[in-house]
Amino acid sequence: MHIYNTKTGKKESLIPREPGKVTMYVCGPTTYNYIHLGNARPVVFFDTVRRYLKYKGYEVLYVQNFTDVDDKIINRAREEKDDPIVLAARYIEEYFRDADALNVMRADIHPRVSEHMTEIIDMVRTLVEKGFAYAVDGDVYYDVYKFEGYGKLSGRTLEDMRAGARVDVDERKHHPMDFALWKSAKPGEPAWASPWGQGRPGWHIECSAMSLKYLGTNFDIHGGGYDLIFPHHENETAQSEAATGEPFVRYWMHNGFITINQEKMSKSLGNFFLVREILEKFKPEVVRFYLLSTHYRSPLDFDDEKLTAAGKGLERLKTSLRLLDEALAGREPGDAIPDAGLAVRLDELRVQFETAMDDDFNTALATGIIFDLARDINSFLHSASANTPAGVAALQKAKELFYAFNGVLGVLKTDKKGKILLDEPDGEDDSLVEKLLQVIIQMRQNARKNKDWAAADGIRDQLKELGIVLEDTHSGVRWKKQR
RNA sequence: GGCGACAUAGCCAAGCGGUAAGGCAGAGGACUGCAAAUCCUCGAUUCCCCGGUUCAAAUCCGGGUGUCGCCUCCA
Repeated sequence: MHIYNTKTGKKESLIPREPGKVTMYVCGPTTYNYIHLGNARPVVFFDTVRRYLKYKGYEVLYVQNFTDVDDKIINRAREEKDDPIVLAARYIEEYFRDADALNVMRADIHPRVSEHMTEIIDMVRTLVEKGFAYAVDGDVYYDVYKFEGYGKLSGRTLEDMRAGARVDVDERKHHPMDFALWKSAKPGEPAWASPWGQGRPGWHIECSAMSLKYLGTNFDIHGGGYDLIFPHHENETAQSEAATGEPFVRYWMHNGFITINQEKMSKSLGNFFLVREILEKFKPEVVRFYLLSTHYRSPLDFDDEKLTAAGKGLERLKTSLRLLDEALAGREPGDAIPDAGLAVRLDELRVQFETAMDDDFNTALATGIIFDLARDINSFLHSASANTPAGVAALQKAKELFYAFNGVLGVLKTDKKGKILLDEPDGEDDSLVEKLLQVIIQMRQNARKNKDWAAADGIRDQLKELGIVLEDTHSGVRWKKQR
């Protein structure tokens, strides 16, 4: 499989550090608020990367950090008169609620900055000892000139950046681009003891220290949003390679940005949407499906119409699964050989899906292939073969393929037994609802038998207003919840 | 000022040198008491514009135009 590597600007074939095992680190959120849509894209996308790698048989070690020590957290805590660490911990819990809703699997390790001070301080000390960093008044800065190749990830030179610098230069720095590894604490700020006095880590050092601790040098995939290339990932590379003398990361992956109504979403512009705000209007599965319907390196625009259109498309996929379940209900394929016509198509579709995903995780193409699968299933259901043992066996195979695709993209949630949930559980007693509906449906069937269309349509219309859709078929009446 | 990305039907979106996936919307047909769902058929003679390379370009090169992003906290 091939991955677009930001470091080289090319797609490269994935050759893990250790055969059969992929190590990956993704920059997680700074937890000073609920996560927004922009945070959700990498979370969902890299979750999909991980799922696919596992699907391909790799053992995956996935690490995603939480930045729980940071200026923004301190500011927020001050506003809310709360303790920064407590506040950050609370938003970590909230993060999991949103991530769970989006069907994101937990990382193997979720390290927090506040729990890795020893590693961070050790790394800063190493950098100072090796001459890559210098301390000034309790702060420690990384000396970018000392690191040959600074700028190689983002493709810029120190000269370019000096020319374009728009920041006020701190006189104490050797070079304007020197960045803080350690910041001295002001009174009242959370602080940890260090050789340079009480203070806290700079932003970039945490990811270096934690990724190296859990994954070692030259680990496989490091991911994050496009905006992290510079300065965050550039600085991580500089720190890590200077400290260890080894290559830091093999493949850098960066997802594109999300815009809202064609406008960049940013914290400073204040036009960002929280994940839970979107979830008030759209099902989490629709949000996840939409996030994956565009290639991860392209920008993705959110607006209600687009989400609605995606929701309709997803509904079509779910309908196909419903029809499949209906056709398979109470039937055993036995040891019949699957209908060749469908079976051959199924094999083709699996190859196409894998080819799409192998090519830099082309989830957009992959979702298109699921629509092809849905059409093939629906179409086969119309054919006479559908009722034969061979047909049932082929449909069973189709269902397995559908489940396999869904297992990779993670769009539809499953219960403990792995069965895809087609309707959102809403806390009602489903068996009672089912029984009541059967009574109502029977009454309506009687009306239909008497050609009392007014009564029959009236029942159907009223149920629709309650969010229950009735569909009359040859074999009986089908009902489903809508919205 | 420096660096970079992208421009494909009404909308969204794949495509990475071999003759335009898929979804939404729309039109017609089948099925239906009517619907719904599903199936079938139809849509870009063409991929922002202009040159060039090639037997062959949406895909490569050069030049325009436009949009967006990074260089500052941000996924």
